[in-house]
Amino acid sequence: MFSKTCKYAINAMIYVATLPTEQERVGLKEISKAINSPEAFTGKILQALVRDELLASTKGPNGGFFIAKNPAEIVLSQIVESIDGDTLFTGCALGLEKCSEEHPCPVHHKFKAIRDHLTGMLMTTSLKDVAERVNVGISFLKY
Amino acid sequence: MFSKTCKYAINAMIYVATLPTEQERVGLKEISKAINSPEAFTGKILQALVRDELLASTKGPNGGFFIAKNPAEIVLSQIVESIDGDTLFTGCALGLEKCSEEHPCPVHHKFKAIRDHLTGMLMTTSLKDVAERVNVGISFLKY
DNA sequence: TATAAAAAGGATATATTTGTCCTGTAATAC
DNA sequence: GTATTACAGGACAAATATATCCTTTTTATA
Ligand code: FES
Ligand code: FES
Repeated sequence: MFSKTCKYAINAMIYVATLPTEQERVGLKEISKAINSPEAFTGKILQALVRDELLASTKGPNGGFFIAKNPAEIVLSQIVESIDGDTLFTGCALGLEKCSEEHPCPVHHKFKAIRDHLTGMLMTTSLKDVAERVNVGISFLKY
Repeated sequence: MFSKTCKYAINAMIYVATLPTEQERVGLKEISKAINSPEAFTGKILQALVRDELLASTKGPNGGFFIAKNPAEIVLSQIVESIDGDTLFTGCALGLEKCSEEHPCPVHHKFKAIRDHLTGMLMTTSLKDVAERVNVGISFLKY
């Protein structure tokens, strides 16, 4: 569904969003420990998120990462699109060059509903929503 | 969503299912041409489907592939599971080792509905259903 | 029986994804 | 301003997915 890279990205964003706003900046080491991901690889992913302005970072002592804007205004679809692109949202389930009503693959009519369901969920679920679930202890970022 | 391998597999199965029952056996070359897939690679995939008894084959002149049982009794989820395994149906969206109600990831509650939607669709859509759409000309296997 | 046709299977090649390592750069603190 | 800290970025490595090639096996048929 999502690439591993994308899963790491979502988990990392959620983790950073769970931290109290006072605590500005959290380090790569802490993030990758919290979400149980390979540190150096996670670093690359965070870089990409910073480039896409979903995350922000500062260097040097007490440096680290923080959410670029209000977590209530970042939705999961933005993270997915930033990392995996839009094939999940617009691509054909069976691999046709282009998904369209005019030249649909044999599952298009059924798949479209599912894709819209998924897309809708990702576009309406904010980082704040999911981070709160972690903060109240009903959801987890690692096993 | 599905691996390329799995997409080829589904398309190939659909193509074979579109052929009239009289026409026993269709060759690899014709299949890969019909679904626009690399021939040798498609051969490997068909082998796997034969091993899993979704397809059947005969060697020699006039040999080729044919659907192992009634296309009305083969559903898409069987093909997906045969090729990609069951991670799509049972795995965690965010990569937790195990998807569960007791230790859910932050999107579990929302993702479950979508996964069930998808699973239900794949389990209730038969090869016959989709092959007929191709045969009446409202769906296509290649661009 | 010899020949040809077609899938099966092994070995190998290529591309992509995932992951590591090391150096560079910016910021802070002393 | 020097040392230290932490992200940025480039080069490289490993793992996996995708794809090709060639030989073997089986079957049909001339
Ligand atoms: S054409 Fe295949 S999903 Fe739309
Ligand atoms: S725990 Fe992540 S989808 Fe169920």
